[in-house]
Amino acid sequence: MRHRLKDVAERAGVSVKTVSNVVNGYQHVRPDTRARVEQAIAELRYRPNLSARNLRKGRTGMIALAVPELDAPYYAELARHVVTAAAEQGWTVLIGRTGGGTERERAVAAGIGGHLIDGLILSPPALAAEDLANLHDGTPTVLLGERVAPGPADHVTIDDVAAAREATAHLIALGRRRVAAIGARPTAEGTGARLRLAGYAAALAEAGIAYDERLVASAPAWRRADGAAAVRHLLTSGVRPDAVLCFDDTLALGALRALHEAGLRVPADMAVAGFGDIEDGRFSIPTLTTVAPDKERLARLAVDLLADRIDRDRSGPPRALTVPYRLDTRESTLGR
Amino acid sequence: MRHRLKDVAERAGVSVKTVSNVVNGYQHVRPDTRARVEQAIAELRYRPNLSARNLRKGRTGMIALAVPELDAPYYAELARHVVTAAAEQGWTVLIGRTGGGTERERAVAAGIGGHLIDGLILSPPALAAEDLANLHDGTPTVLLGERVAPGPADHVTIDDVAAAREATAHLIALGRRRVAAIGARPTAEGTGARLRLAGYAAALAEAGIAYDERLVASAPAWRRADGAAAVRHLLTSGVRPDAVLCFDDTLALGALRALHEAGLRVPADMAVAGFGDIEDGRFSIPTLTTVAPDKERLARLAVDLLADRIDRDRSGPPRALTVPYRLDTRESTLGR
DNA sequence: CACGTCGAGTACAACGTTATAGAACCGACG
DNA sequence: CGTCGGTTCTATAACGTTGTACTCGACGTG
Repeated sequence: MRHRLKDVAERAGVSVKTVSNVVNGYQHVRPDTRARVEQAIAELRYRPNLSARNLRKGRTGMIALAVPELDAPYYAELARHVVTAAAEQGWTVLIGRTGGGTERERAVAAGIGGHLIDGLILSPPALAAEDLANLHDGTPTVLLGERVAPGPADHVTIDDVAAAREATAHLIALGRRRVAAIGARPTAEGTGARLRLAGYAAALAEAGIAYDERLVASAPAWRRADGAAAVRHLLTSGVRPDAVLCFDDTLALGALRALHEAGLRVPADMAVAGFGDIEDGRFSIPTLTTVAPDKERLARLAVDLLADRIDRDRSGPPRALTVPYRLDTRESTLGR
Repeated sequence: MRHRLKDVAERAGVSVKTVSNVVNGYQHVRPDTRARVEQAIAELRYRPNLSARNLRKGRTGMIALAVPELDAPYYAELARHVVTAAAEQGWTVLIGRTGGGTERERAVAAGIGGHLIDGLILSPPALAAEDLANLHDGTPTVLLGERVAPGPADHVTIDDVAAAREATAHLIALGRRRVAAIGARPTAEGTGARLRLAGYAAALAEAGIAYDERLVASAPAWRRADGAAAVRHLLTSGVRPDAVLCFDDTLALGALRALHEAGLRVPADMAVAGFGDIEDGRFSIPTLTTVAPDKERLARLAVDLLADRIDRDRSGPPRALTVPYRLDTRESTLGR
């Protein structure tokens, strides 16, 4: 039922290698032999065995993308772009879930790497630099998303500090003085959260507003329910914010919901801004002001960087690229 | 840098096969040799080459999941469950995008199958039965989602007709008489849409309400923007529905948005229901009444069915399984 | 006409793994 | 004391593909 090069070769009356040459588009094959071989291929419905090819070539043509959750909208959208960009270069993407934990992330990075993938895109890296270096068994790796220090691997990111500062400044410019922040994370996964918090704090300082830690709500994860819970916490804790910067759009959507349930109007009573520009935020009620990273460019650069590592510059120094973002102001801060 | 069984064998002073035996947990290995081998493995950081293993075994341990869009929430959530269920059985999932088109679907099914995957889960199948049979080069396939006739492959689905009928009946029971439907699709991809439309029509008939085709809006795709556009179309076309059944939750979220922009209140002026129980719908304003399929069970059954095909019953007759759903009534039909 | 060059094709050896067959050793049993 | 059955281990041959080295003509070119 399943045929090999040998079967095609016998049917076409040529050697195995000639068939291989035809399959791989090798130039020096006479048109008539090529035609004969192609016919045999069609008749037998031959399909190359990729395991064998990979074994022989030492390449699999696959890269892995590791994200915290497959169904978190931001990562789903990011994954789409990565898959598209990779496909254009002939790569297949294996998508893995890290659950945001360092442990799972390590497992994915190490486990998947059983010579099955040529490279890894890790987003966002929760692992500390030294961890990365350790499991860095030579598999080219690109970090996609927030990272502070120049690590042991290439990375592509937006300027989270600047983005958070700009978003916070926007809220302040609207006349808000008690700006809360939602999404701080105490754990190791919180690199991105720390950067955004730094930007938030910087904007407050620039405006001469005192940093009030009671206005900073942490969130165990970045899901809608966590955003809603954080808002409820803020509302019952006595501090009365008039704006809230959420470190992720899903948090913001949860916040909108909790505010609605509390009978507060957005943006009249409370302005809300998020991060990520997920599609939900363009249709939510109200639509969501958000920091919109250029996801397509993020994905494309990550793939390009990885492809370059794999194909060419295997051991050059780590490179760091920054991708532009845009503050998309919508109803949740501007009203209608 | 990268080591092979041979390297481990030399270091441990045993044969290659013995190392292989240790790696694969073969029983008859003396404890001390096992220890020696394991130490060598650890020292060299040996990782098996999966391409070689796959070639030898004729298996890859990978299955593919083909969905229309990676970032459509329903499929993202479904993918998460499939990946989880597959991982429990030791399978790795390759996620592919079909774009909902038969062409891409055919390409994914045929292309990915270069002996790289042991099986395929196709969701939802837009391909006609004969197409499937053709590219069915022996790769075990499970169809996940709507399908009318018993096709050439196993499939797992919910009863779309019954679900749509129940949802429509719910709207009618609320006193609505002009119930619109959004999401009909003229193309081949519209199998699911046709079933849901049939259920909608059946419910109307049961209630003695005439079917009015002006109340049925088609949608080119099932995205928020399409739902919003469909509602705008309905509102300007003169027919004034008092409820709308959307064949997908993203359509419904788009509808909510368009209704909000038109100044209509939900559910007071118009009740809205959807399909899929995506997380957004639990936090939208208002929260969304929806047909909630048991996604985890869908995914688990699909994986089980596929695993069974691959490992055991390779050529038995196609099996069809139906998974329960639940009508989750929320604010968009019940009010607060 | 000898010579190199190029085109078209072939034979064979890898890539790293596991299945098969069997060797060497051990203890137990008739 | 020879034989059997079991355990532990090894040598070797695949799995299907592609790179290397090689053969055999045909075609200029000097």
